Amino acid sequence: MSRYNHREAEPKWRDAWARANAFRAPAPNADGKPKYYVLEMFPYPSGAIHVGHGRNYAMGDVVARYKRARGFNVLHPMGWDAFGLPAENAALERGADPQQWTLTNIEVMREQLQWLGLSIDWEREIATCLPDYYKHQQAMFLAFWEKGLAYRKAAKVNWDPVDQTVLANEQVVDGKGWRSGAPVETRELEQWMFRVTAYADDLLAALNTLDRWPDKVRTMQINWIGKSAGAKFRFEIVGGGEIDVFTTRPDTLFGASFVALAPDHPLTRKIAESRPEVAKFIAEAAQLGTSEADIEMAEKVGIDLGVSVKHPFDPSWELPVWAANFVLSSYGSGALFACPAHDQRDLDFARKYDLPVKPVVLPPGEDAATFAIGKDAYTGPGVLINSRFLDGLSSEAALTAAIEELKKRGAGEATTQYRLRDWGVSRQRYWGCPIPIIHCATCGVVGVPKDQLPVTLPADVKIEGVGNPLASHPTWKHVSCPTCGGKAERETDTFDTFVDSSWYFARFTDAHNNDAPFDPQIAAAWLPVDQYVGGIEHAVLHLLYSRFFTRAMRDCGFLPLNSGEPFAGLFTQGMVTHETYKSAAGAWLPPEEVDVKDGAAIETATGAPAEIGGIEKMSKSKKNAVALGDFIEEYGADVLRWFVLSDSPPEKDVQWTDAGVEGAWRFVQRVWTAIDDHGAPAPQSGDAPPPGADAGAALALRQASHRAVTAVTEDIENFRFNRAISRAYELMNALPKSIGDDPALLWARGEALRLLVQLIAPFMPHLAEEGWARLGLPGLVVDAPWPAADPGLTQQNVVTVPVQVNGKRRAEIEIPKGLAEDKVREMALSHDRVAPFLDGLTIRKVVVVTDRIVNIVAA
RNA sequence: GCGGGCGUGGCGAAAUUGGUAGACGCACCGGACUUAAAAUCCGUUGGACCGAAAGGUCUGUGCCGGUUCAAGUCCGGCCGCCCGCACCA
Repeated sequence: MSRYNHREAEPKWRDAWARANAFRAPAPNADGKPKYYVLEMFPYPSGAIHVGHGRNYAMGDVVARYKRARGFNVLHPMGWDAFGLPAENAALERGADPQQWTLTNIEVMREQLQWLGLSIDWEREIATCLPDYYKHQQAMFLAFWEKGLAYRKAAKVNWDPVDQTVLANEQVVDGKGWRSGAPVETRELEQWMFRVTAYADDLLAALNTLDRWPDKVRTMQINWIGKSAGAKFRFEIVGGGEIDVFTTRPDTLFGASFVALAPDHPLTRKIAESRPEVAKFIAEAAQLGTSEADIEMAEKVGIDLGVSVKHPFDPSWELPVWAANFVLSSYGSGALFACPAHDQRDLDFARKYDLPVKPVVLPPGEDAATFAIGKDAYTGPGVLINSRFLDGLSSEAALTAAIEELKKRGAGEATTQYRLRDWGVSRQRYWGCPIPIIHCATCGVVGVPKDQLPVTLPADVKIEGVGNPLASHPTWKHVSCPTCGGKAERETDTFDTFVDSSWYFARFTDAHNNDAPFDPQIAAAWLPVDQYVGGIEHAVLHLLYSRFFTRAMRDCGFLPLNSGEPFAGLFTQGMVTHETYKSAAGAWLPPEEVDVKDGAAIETATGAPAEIGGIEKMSKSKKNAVALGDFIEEYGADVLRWFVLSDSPPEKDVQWTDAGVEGAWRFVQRVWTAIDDHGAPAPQSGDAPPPGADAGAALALRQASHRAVTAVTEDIENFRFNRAISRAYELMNALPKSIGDDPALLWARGEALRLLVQLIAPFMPHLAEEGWARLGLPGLVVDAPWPAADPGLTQQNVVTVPVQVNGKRRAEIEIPKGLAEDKVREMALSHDRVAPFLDGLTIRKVVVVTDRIVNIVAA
């Protein structure tokens, strides 16, 4: 008897796959095989890889290996999201060169990822920080610019004071920078923007077509895009000028009480020039935080600006104009008309400043004579009152009529407003893709000509943590204007790294194309990605930007992909979590320096007591990550892959525990021992079973094996890896302990082991190959087609049916499948365990559900 | 506040979508092997009760109610937890 040695077996089989070029994806649609593109969100090369990362890739790899066995031409690539702040931080902290630091990390991480035995086509590896990747990005940007999908404007931006750069709206979380956690400030800067809003409607509507995306993610995108239908119209200012407003409730226009402007609305600012108290108000409003708590606590305050506007339906009716801190300059036109009776926020404000509250919508069942607004605004539908020509109309009809009237008077029109805003992509950073633009005093903003791309980063920069190293570089930015030849300066901003990751999935389809981002036909043949796997944290950011990018690439002629959808199927996986530990002094302790016994922890080295903290996502900062390399050395990649996919459903977090790992380890050994003990070649697929295999224990085992095939197949198809794994345990448990000298049973066990090996192969590919070879089967399991269950063996011809009396189970009967109802009824009623419960009762009804259950209702 | 999800043994979880609740794993306990331990293998394990045992009875999926022959699953109302968005006019 031998023991399974992963240290020998795992590298051996990885070599075998490499020699066989097993994972090389040929041209799409080659060999007449349908294509299948599996992709896991590519990693940032931080340098450290821990077991938590493994789960994401293990899931994708199960799908890739399974689809491959099912006869698909599978594309499963890997690359590096290699630009970003940590490289600059490393430069700052220990003088590392960002490029060297990044490339070294990639080397280390690639090797570690390869230890996992992933079925990756490494020939397609890309790194976004290399010019042969980003030069195409620069070319695409220029095409977007030409098409009007990229533009430059002075915009108020979210400024992260710690990272010293601009953040996109999507990167501001609770008013804080998503990475630094610092409160975001507002600054006005010249910015490059991507016109995401050009596709707002399509980005929203097409979500309906993404039926293999989690509803949660679609909902988040719907909310983020935030479509509201309504009207925009103008108020004429008494004494000249206009104020534009957007409203979803034009039906309540006769309930208007005042107009409110954002503190930084142009008119507010203009008035502030002559009125210091308004200027003071603006300054105070600007100080207000934007975090959840701040908004919750902040009182609604305003100031009367001392101007009036004319009501659009009655020029003789004047409304006061206020500036109010709850009006957002970034939504609509930064101004609104307030109808306190039917909007809670307007009501609070009106009560505070004693402004009129006039109800114009009568709720059903209320009397117009007595209806009044107290502390709560009425926001529901009803019948219009106090509204002149709208009186008596339903809210719905009044809305249409009000818009008609606005149109007729030339004051406004129906419109759709989106919460979604354009994507600001300029970052004041060194380690990013340079924006290929030259600023010339004479010619203005000029694109770098295509034949001069790429614009590469200078290697000799000083990174000091203040400002943009590109801007302070002595020579890099000084160039001559490509148009007039005069003195000019390069744009020193670089792209948000989310730009890099918005098209990498397309680059993988044609990763070595030097002339274009990718061949349009090849990319369109592989795309969309059939199965994308990644974290829920990208539900809005990366996934929305990528959807924008594929549309922009399509409309600029790069990618003939009609739908514009990059990812047909999306799966958002849960994290791997682990207990955290702290020393008495409060420092985080890595798990390998802590011993836990009976719920108490001590530091291994010193024996000092340690504190057991919360269960958190594995991370460097909390030191609760289990290093991948150490783990694989001790247990092997298969144990890791098996463990992270077992027990918890893949969309949920899984907690890393040593005990759980032991369970996976034990299973590996059990499988190996069973195969090793078998000691005979296994029958191949299609071999005829020997006589006697159609009865008794041999038949039972064959049925168990084939049912396992059906079940595991279904589970993998439906992303239920934890259940697929439990099926493997069941099959393992079904193997007979001893088979005596029964040749039929020997044959059935060989078949069971062969099928077991095939079923676990997507999860534990190394062990599967080792078992395949030990069972004397030809070739590699990785090249074997997925097993098909014999329907004759998966069909049950005898079923066990429970018999209930008044809903309580009293007996079981074994019946041939599909037995006629009256026969079943007879058997149930005459069952000797059922009769006592019917004693003295009258049978009212007997419910027979074929092959399922019998329920006798008696009283 | 708005939107979405969830609540099942000591723990992670299953449950053919209305049909035997707790598959499978972990942990625990008992047993075998061993001088002993580790490893391995076998077995028990939702709770309460009856029984010497075989076995049996009752009860049980956050709480209250409803629909149904039948509810973890459907409906109504609570309670609790998690996630997303949030002064969006």
